[in-house]
Amino acid sequence: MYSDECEPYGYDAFRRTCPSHAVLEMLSSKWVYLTIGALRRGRMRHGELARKMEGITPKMLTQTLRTLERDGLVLREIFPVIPPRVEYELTALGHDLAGLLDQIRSWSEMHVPDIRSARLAAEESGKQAAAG
Amino acid sequence: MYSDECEPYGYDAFRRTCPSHAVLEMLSSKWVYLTIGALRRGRMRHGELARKMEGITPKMLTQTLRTLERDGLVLREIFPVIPPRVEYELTALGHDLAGLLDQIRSWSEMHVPDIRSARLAAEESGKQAAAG
DNA sequence: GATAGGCACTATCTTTTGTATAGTGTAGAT
DNA sequence: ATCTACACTATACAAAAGATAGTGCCTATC
Repeated sequence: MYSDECEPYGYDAFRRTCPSHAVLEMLSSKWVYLTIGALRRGRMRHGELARKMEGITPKMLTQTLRTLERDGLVLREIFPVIPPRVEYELTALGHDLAGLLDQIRSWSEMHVPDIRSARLAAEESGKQAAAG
Repeated sequence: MYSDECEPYGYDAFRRTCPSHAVLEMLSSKWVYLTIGALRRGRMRHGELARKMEGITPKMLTQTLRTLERDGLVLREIFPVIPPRVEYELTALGHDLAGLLDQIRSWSEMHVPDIRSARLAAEESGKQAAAG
């Protein structure tokens, strides 16, 4: 099955025709990290998510949620009321992924000082190279 | 320390002024995943990396490597010979991250069938909605 | 000896993606 | 009567990614 797209060695994200490459591409967005990270604690509404994720535009949030819904990571439930009420939650697949993504998010938070000092060092040596 | 940028609650990637948000943004690129994934097995040259990562342009590869170098995840060693020889390898920090990133890559490869079927289902219900 | 190719890029142009800003219609609060 | 919240949608603009071609140097081929 699917042998024509990524065989004979199985799925390999390094190959651009392999579907796993597209999956990796879909996941590599900061908004995906944050959306899934936010939903990990329970179902949320569009407005709640927007307030939690500083700087996201409604367009981007909707787009991210639709992609995640399409790919089976998020479930969208619409309540036919006025004003509209829509709730989002992770699917089982989404929860499975959420653990991994949250590790990356934690890593980002934990290693800020390391990266900051590396950047400062790079800046310094850059200046020296420019001056010397 | 750094209290002005992400306090009083510590680093939080959900806040766009928090430096960890920028770190997460830097990491969320498929080329970062693949570059670090490739370097995990040992030092490599630009050309080797380019051949391994199908579809990357030399510009994008150089750019990705420079960013990773600047942020202390990759070490760049230049040999002053002709033709030029440049080798890249992960730093300790890079290796630390590589384990996490590789889990996401594996996840992408493992869950292709799940995502594929979710997409097909979404497509089907989309068609029905358009027709009905 | 002209041609092709590898090396590690750089430069330019085009396309895609993300961001900013404003607007949709309904309903309750002020 | 105006303001806000809800969950978006639409348009215009800026930033990023991708495609294509070129740089100087050397080795190997025809």
